[in-house]
Amino acid sequence: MVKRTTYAGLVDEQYLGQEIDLAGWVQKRRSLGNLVFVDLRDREGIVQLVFSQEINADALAIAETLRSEYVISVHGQVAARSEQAINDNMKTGKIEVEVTDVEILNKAKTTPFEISDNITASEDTKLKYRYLDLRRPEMMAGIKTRAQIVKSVHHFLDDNGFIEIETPDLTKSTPEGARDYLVPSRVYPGSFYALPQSPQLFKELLMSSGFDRYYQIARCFRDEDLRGDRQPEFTQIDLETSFLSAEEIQALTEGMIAQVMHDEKGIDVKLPFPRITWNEAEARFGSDKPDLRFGMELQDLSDFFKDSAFKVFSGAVADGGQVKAIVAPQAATKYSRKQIDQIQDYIKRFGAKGLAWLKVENDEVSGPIAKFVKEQQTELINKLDAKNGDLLLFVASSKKVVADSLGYLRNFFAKELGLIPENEFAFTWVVDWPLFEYDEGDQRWIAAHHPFTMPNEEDVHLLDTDPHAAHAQSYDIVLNGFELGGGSIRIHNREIQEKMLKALEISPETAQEQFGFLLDAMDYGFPPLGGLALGLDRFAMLLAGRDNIRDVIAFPKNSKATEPMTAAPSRVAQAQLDELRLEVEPEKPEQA
RNA sequence: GGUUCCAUGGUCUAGUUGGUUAGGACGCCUGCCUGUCACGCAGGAGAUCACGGGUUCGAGUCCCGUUGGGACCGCCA
Repeated sequence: MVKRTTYAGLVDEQYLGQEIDLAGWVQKRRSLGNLVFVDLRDREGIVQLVFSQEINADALAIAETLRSEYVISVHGQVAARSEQAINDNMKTGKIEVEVTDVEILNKAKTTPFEISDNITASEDTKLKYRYLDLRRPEMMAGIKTRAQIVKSVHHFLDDNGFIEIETPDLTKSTPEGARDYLVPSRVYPGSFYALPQSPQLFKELLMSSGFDRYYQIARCFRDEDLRGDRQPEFTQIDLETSFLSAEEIQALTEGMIAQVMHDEKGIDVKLPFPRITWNEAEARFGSDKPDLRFGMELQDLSDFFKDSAFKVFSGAVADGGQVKAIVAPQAATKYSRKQIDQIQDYIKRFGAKGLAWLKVENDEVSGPIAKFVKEQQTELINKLDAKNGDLLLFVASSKKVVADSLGYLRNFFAKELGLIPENEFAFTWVVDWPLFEYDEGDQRWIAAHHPFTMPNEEDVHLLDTDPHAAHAQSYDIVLNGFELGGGSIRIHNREIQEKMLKALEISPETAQEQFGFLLDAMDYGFPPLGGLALGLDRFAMLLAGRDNIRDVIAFPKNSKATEPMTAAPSRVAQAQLDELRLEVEPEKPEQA
């Protein structure tokens, strides 16, 4: 049995003179001949071990054979380091452990990459040896941050009367929303369970049962392509309440976030968080998840340019579009024409035809479109509050294209110009969303949030006349430009729900087939309800200061949705397929 | 589904107009070293240049394809 007094990373001056036992991994051996230093690492940090002839010759002999990542246990005495030997870069740098007894618990081959925070191994290699990658302190820190968030959330929600309830992972496929992960049923060949995209319907039913306040740290599954902030399986802090208004749910959420920020970061955030409407977010920031850590807001110049000789501008306005601009401070000399052309090419993917720009120098504008604005240049500079040295960027197009393009450029230049303050957490609510949005691909209207979202009270009548103009009682919580979570007041009235489904062109038969159980529940005393789900992975990522949610998930998938370590997904035995009565088609030959 | 970039010892990478003994750093191994902490010094091992084909007298380098990976767009109620 391995004895252990404390963690290596926790040994400090209070242990001075004491004999202690430690266990962990060899981070580094530094041999000076008959004096050997070993950095011992465990989950809490690193402490320096000393081996010498004077301390113990047997231990010294073993120390000479130690290699990186060997697992060892040691017994020794905590000693103060001499003045010159103190290492201020280490938490445990004032002391060291004079080892009298060491045991090698296991040896280690040379690892594929160094267990260190400043490594450069490829993502692929690191994922293949995930268990080694997780040994690195910064990786361990991300996972710990996540655990701390969960702990605070449990604590807060329990204090506020929430009941934790699990909902099924094997459930029913629904046609709306993301692609489902399907699980074949052995008992009913040809039938499939779906893994939940979220526990949405179940938590509403729990409100029908009268649990009043539910929560769950819920795993969700969506079979869509991955991104840095998207994994096929992810975790939501999912909650639902009865009899509360949107404002009350938001206040609860703020309290929960404040608790997390206090516990994990030691930051007392200012409540309430600002609220901006969806319209305002799109207009001012070109985004439904605006990063409020910096300014550089979009400025509307449609009126200013509606009679401009520059037809690209005046034409866009005449066609019902907009001309908007952002001011990139002191960027005029930092970008060549070629670089701006590259940026222009990039925003073409949002549908922008081009990017117009001007440089402000000596209170005058210069650049390709300068001749069109010369007469109005002073007025323009004043209107945009631009300074000498600023770069003005204009996009003229439809409202959506202008918002998408300039919203992207706003983030791009803020990052490039270093305008984003570090260690700042800017939360905001985005409220008053449209109830529907148009799906260009499928050529139909879909629910902007989900089909169970309650319209604004004053918009309920629009469901009969002009449903697509209605706005919703839904709200997103945004942190530093990331959608952290979202929720809504749900429809609890069958009539309104049926109108909603009709507006979505879901037939009563389909509706009954897909979620008849929810509609039926509405007939049996369904309470007013609403809730919210918060992305745990993104929250942990942002609090841990990482830029990929993989870093706060112990065993994530790579960007191709596979897991290099276990090599999942994989083929299965024919017998397994036979049992499920499944047949896999051979790959189709390429179409000529 | 689309666009784009990448692939060279264990790791990260250099490699020119096509001719190199394929170079470096870290890591690894051996030896020396009693105050190191990015230890130092001396020596050493380690490469199917992702895979397949083509052009060429000659390919790490050029061309085509395949595979694997990264980023972005679509997608993600």
